[in-house]
Amino acid sequence: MAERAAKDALYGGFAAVAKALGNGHRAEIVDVLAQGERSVDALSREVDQTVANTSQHLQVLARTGLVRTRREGTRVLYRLASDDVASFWETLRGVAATHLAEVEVLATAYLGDRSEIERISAAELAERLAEGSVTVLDVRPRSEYAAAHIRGARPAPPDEMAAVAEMIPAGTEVVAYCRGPYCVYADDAVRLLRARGVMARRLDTGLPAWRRAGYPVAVAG
Amino acid sequence: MAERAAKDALYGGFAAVAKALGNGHRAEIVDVLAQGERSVDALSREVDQTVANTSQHLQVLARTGLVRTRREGTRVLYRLASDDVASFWETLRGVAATHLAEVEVLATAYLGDRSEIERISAAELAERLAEGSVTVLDVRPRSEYAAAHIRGARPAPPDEMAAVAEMIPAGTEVVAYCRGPYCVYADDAVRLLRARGVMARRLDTGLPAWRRAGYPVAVAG
DNA sequence: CAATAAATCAAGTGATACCTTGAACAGACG
DNA sequence: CGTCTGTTCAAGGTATCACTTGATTTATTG
Repeated sequence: MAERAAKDALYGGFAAVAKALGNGHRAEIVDVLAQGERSVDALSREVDQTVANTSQHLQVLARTGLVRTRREGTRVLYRLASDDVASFWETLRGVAATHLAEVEVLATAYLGDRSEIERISAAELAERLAEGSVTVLDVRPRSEYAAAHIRGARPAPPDEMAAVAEMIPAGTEVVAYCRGPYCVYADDAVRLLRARGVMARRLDTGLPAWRRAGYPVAVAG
Repeated sequence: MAERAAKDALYGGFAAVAKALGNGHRAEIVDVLAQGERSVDALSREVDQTVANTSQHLQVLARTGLVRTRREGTRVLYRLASDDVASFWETLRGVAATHLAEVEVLATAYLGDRSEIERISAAELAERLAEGSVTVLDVRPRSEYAAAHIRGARPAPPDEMAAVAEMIPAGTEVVAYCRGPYCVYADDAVRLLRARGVMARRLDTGLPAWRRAGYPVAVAG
């Protein structure tokens, strides 16, 4: 029946989008692009892939409409097509975390034991920030801090983290955040601060989710 | 670096979930299971696949934790592992619809021109229902109506639709709903009723989304 | 107009996915 | 205990995917 063929084609279309995220490297690319646009070359270094391979993965994503490009001089900048794509990626990550037991094992292998790292939700952090009762540290690279950060957060990139930690008085309440829930640096920061007796937690999401949820964001300085 | 291998493995884990939905037949299976649990055999007939193939697809879904099974006598009943999976599937479908131009073409090929079919959101329908100012028709098979339906809706399965349409006085406001946004029957019902001068619209989602959103559902009678 | 830098393309190879077929297994029931 | 029904398993062929390598295109710069 022709109707069956049309139905198969339609579901095949839906599946095409899933297939686009059905590769670890492409998933990582989307995760990076959720932070902001990147050139092919910058991306390829960030995901440890050859430029050619990265380019091909980006074209797969482009073909399914998940990313868009713009040219700037000699380089091509890729970005996510919309916030929906970032949400979708985070939904996928969440489903994987809650349904695929393997993910927890892999996360522990990558990030170490996280059982002692306390978390705080975006909603709670927003409240605390409004009260002024918390110090927020952005542990991403400076360039990303400059592009956008949680309003009121101070920069604490990995290589400066130790120095920043020195200056935090014991007794302060600190929240560290990063690109997302599986970013190492926020965990590291919490461990470092805890070891110094500071009451530190990590935001349970990352900047992209914070921004999309409509919480206050600042740029540059 | 070992860290890179661990990171790749973690992202590979996330991607595995996407890969599970990265096949048209599996996507359709998930869509059907969002309606309720099914035996392998029933599913295979519903998606027009051999039993062996359906079984294999189900095992792929089970391996990624998206579906669970329970045994009942000689048959094995599969169901979605949680409502999260249904939400995830709907998110995927939404992203595909808004980002992959091809999907609109395929949807039109399958469902026909939908530009004249008016839609109503779940929120608005809930309000109208509370006022009692609308007649709601469930155009799914009777067995699904029996399992769960929008509270106040009356059954109008495809083969009885014509008869039901006869009994609807012109001037009534009608809303038809179905399994989801890409279900033919709701569209057909709206076309039929409109042709008879009835003010008919379709719910823009389906019963699973309605239920998950917390709107009132009734069972059986 | 070279020369350079960034990205894409094209071709080839090894691995994985999908579907088919036929056999094997597990409960239910006479 | 056989028989039936529903499900899973195993093996095979074909197609698609992922990655590599080296050539090619596009825009910038001396």
